[in-house]
Amino acid sequence: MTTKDINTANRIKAAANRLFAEKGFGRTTTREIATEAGVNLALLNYYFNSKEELFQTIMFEVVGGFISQLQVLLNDDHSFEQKVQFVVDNYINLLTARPDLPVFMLSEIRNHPHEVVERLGLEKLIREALFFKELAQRCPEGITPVQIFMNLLSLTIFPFAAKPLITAATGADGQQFQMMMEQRRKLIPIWFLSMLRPAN
Amino acid sequence: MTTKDINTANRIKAAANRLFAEKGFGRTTTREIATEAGVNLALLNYYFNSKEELFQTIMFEVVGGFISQLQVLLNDDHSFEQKVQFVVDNYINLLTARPDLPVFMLSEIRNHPHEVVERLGLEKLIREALFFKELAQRCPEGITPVQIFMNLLSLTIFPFAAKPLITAATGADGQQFQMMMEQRRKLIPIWFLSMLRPAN
DNA sequence: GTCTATAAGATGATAGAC
DNA sequence: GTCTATCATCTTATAGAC
Repeated sequence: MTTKDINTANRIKAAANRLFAEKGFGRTTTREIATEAGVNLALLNYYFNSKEELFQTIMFEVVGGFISQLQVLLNDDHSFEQKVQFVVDNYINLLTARPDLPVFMLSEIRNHPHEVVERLGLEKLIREALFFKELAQRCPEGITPVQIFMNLLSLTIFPFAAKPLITAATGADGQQFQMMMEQRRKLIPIWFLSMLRPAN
Repeated sequence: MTTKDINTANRIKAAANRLFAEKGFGRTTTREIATEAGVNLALLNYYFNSKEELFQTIMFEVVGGFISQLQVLLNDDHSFEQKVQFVVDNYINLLTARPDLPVFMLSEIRNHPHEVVERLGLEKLIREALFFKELAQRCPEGITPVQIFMNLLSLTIFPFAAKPLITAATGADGQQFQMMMEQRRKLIPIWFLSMLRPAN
């Protein structure tokens, strides 16, 4: 594969990534992607065989990146408290740059239930990650680590997903919204750790 | 009023509601809606003038119902603690019946930023609801009621939005997922109230 | 590898009969 | 109000020149 191949294929992927995220699969046309990538429509089918296959490729990279990032953070060689802060910081950074990502991912996973979720190793991550072993030791009786971990992701991710509703409801502009999210960097770990038993 | 008496416009709306929620706007065709409603394609444009207008009608009803339900709950004449429990119960009931709703709403609000959010009176709700006055008195110093209320919705709604990821990651089936959500009915109010100052 | 041209079919919307 | 038939356009995908 020559450099030219890679560049063209990557330009198509970059354009598709942007457009799928902005408008979803259904409303993005292959023509748009080709135009945005500065190439001809036929090339899109030359590199990827169909719109669907192009989507699968993009989606796997996006979700896979999301997960493997988590994988690294949750096996990090720091204290439990630091890992919590890393996860929160990492996702607030990511979602500040791409606030559309959670809705896009969740919505497209819903619409493409096959192929996307299965091959991610998500189950293995939860079963084996160091973070979950530590979390299990800190869970109050009768509460599973999964319940608690759901809370961490909920508190971190949901406000970005609901950004249009939140700004509409509060009258906040984009900058004020971002200030709220910055404040949450410090608050979420506090709230989260207060759900656990104290360390020993 | 019998099932037979339901007029055509409502059958179309019901079909559209189901299909838009299942597949989103972009992947739902007017032909499908007409077929599902048991009417002809032309009728859809007779009652509503376009696919877009039909969507706006549906979306306004769905989101409006969501909000006005909240409106009632947040002005209820019970204790603060009871209102918290009502909100959690109400949304867990709703999302158990329609787990697709949060992703659908958030995703379509993103794709149709106009017309949907503005005319809902969401801002007024937050400004005036009894619940928020009580919440403001209980907020720790330096934390706004909006931040705390976001947490309540995050903890309640996000797990339903992420249902496919959660089941894939944990290996849980639908029934096990539902049991987790049932457990959250009791846990979320506890977690939530622990973020506040004690009542006086 | 990249292009032009076009096939083959789906889509939203409308005209007009009844 | 409801139907059939159809239009104009857009869609994905491919054939074939260079």
